[in-house]
Amino acid sequence: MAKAFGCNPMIVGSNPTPRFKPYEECVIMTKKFDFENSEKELASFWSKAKIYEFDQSSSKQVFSIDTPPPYASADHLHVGHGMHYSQFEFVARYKRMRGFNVFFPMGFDDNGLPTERFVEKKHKINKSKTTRQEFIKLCLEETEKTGQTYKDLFNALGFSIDWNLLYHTIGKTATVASQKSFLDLYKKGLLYKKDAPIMWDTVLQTTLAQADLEDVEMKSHFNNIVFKVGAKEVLIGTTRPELIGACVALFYHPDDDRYKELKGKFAKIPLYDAEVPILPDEHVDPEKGTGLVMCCTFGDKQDIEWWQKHNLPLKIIINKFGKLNELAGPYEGLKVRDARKQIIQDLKEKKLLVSQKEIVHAVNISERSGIEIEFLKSPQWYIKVLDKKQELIDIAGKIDWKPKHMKVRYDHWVQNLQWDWCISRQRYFGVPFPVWYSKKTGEIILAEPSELPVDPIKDFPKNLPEGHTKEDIIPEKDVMDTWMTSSVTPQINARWGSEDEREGFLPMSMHPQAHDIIRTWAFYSIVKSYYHNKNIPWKTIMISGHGQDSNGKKMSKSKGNFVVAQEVIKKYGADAFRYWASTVKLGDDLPYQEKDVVTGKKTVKKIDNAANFVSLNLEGFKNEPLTKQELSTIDKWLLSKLQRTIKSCTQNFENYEYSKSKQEVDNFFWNTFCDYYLEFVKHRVYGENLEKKSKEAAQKTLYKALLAQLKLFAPIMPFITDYVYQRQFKEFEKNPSIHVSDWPEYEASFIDEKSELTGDKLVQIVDFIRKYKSQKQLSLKEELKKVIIKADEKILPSLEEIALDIKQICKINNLEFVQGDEFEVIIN
RNA sequence: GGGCCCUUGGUCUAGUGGCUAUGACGUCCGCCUGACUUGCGGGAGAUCCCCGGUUCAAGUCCGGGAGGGCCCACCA
Repeated sequence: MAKAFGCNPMIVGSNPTPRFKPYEECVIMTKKFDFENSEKELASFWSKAKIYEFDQSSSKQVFSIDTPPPYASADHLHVGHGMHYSQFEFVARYKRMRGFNVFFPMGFDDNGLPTERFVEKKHKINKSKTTRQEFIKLCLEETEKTGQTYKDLFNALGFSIDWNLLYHTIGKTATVASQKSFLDLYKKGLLYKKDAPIMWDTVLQTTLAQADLEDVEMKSHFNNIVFKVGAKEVLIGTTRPELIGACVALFYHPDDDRYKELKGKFAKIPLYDAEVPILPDEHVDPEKGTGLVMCCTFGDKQDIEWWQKHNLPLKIIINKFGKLNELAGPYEGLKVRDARKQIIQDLKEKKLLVSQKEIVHAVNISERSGIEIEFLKSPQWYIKVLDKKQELIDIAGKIDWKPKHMKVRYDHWVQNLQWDWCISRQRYFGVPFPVWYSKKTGEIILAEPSELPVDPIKDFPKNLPEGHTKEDIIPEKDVMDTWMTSSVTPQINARWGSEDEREGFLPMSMHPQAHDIIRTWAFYSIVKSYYHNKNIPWKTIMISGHGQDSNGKKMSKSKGNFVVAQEVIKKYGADAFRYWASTVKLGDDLPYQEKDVVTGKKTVKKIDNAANFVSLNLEGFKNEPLTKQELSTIDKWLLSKLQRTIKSCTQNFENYEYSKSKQEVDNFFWNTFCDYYLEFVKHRVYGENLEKKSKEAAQKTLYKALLAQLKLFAPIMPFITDYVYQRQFKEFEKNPSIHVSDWPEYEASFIDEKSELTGDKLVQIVDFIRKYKSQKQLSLKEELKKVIIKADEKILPSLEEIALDIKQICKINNLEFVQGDEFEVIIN
């Protein structure tokens, strides 16, 4: 393994610009760890000493993290955000201690709809009531503030981010990457513009992609309405009677005997003076409604399919504000819902509404505005994905999904895609398209890669087409979907295509994200890397769950179950918060339990106290190599068990199972080290009745074991561990911080099964005596006159060897051993 | 309708087929043991969701069922 701190200029002494300042500069003032002050002191030290800076010149292997750039659109962050980010921060710290040159950037996703929506709500405006310039200005101001909110939280949590690597998705680098991505895909024929049906958000006034939708159960009515076919009446069932004016055909199932005779006939639309053809199609469900359905352009996705398949005329009667237009005749100007009421009313009066049934059905709404989407038609930009489904599923199989089962969600999403990815948005605050159009010919004029970034509204193309002046071109005013940028974060981090591109950076090592955005961030990034680089974007994808309230419900401000992360940190400290975040398996949702944060705080205190005990008893300690010969059986017992803990923690962390690693070291620390070993060695370190060598062996064991445990705890609880390290270990270990020291190495030579057995027997004896005293309601320091230990010939000699320890530990005046088959402790 | 995950003392949770099922919180009893009362010691508390199968052996594997959560589809 590479040494984590191999380039330490303090040791090497040849580097003219030391990366780390001498360790003396971290002055720990308080004698006891007090998180309110100590955490700040340490964070400030880490920052000054550049502990977490990515080392450009290092030859160590790089571990690069494609940090999820959070939306800069929240005033407060809840504990779930803190949990998710903490979980991969554990991994960053672990990898750093394993000797990797960790590349841990941060990005702020400030462009796009989430920010625009946030600004609109906060300032009670909407994009149509302000100018493009003013709106963008407001967005920039707000993202500045929210960026600071995030930075404060991440710093408060002790994240080992290298802030030099910060990027903004509205910034120049990200803009260049997004525009370059556009040009590359266009040239490769994977990106096109098409005038086609679109999903429209009537509130946000923009097109949306399939991934921007959610569905909700809504109450509605199924209306059976009379259509006339000649003199005959037929019934069609619909939930959207307001679209009657947009009806272009009626459909029935080809096998449906009720309607077969209608083939080739025409039906007269009620309320309107129009006739539409009656056609058979297999996609009609005869069981549903009346088995006869009207096709409107457009009520839903099925209508779009029928419209294309049967070459039907187009009759759009809804405008982009969600109101009916002139084609709706008397209903022009009414909003969809009002029009529905009015039409129902009119149908009733004319006895054309036969029945009405209340139903609950799923409706697509816009994720950002919560409004039901409408299907309109307009020219938009798309990235091809529908014809590449299988390839996109296959390439994703080359990524190591942690946990594995999350890949299934990805596969399902891709399999079920029904639209190419629509990337144009009729909004202001986003990356502009590097595109102009010719007024004369309508041709598309693209920017050259060398002139990026461009804003076609302000800039002009370098090379105008022949016979064109500046007056002959018009800019593309749409902006890109925010995911156009978020999907190229690996390329942004790698400075893809620039002169100082980071070599060998793609694919990146690891990509953390929560499971709700598999269909967006994971999917779109995989699309981009596959199309641009013929590769996967990252080797590993680490998928966290969500933080929930204590009842397992999603946190939301309106429900009032929102726990603000900063408040928890203020009350219990960052380490305690991180402890809570580490209690859940990767990928699982975690209900917020204050008691777990309290347990974390107790653990911090316990570490501080145990370290204090060790420190008080290290008088005269020299950090000399530890040899097995000088150790007592009890020391060997501890160190052997420590090795098992190290092995297990390491394996778990390698597998991204930070929760299991934490649990292992936590158990060892409380139940082996504190509960037993510290009690076992007291009589030795207090220095009475024993020779010096025994004390030294105990000191060395304490030192080694505590340091190893601190290191195992370090990724989870960076503050208390480095606090102890700075005070007690730095002078011997010389690394500027525990966080750039080596992860403990598993040393098989310390495995000692015989000592483990003997030590375990000692634990049994101690337990027995503790129980005896507890039942007699005696203090533990009460002296016992006589104790007889009965054991078989295998274990007896080794117990006799530690007779003095047993006497001292258990406060026994007269200890005797007797050979017998059954192990027994007899107290007289 | 399809898929994924989950179901272990009052609550949360660990548990690669193998002796009396882990830990935390809570609860009860006790202890100011020379690091720690945000502590220490001890106790009580579990038909490991149900049924069937594989196995010498099942909380663990297989099949079926029940309940919960999430994702997707359905949207006339």
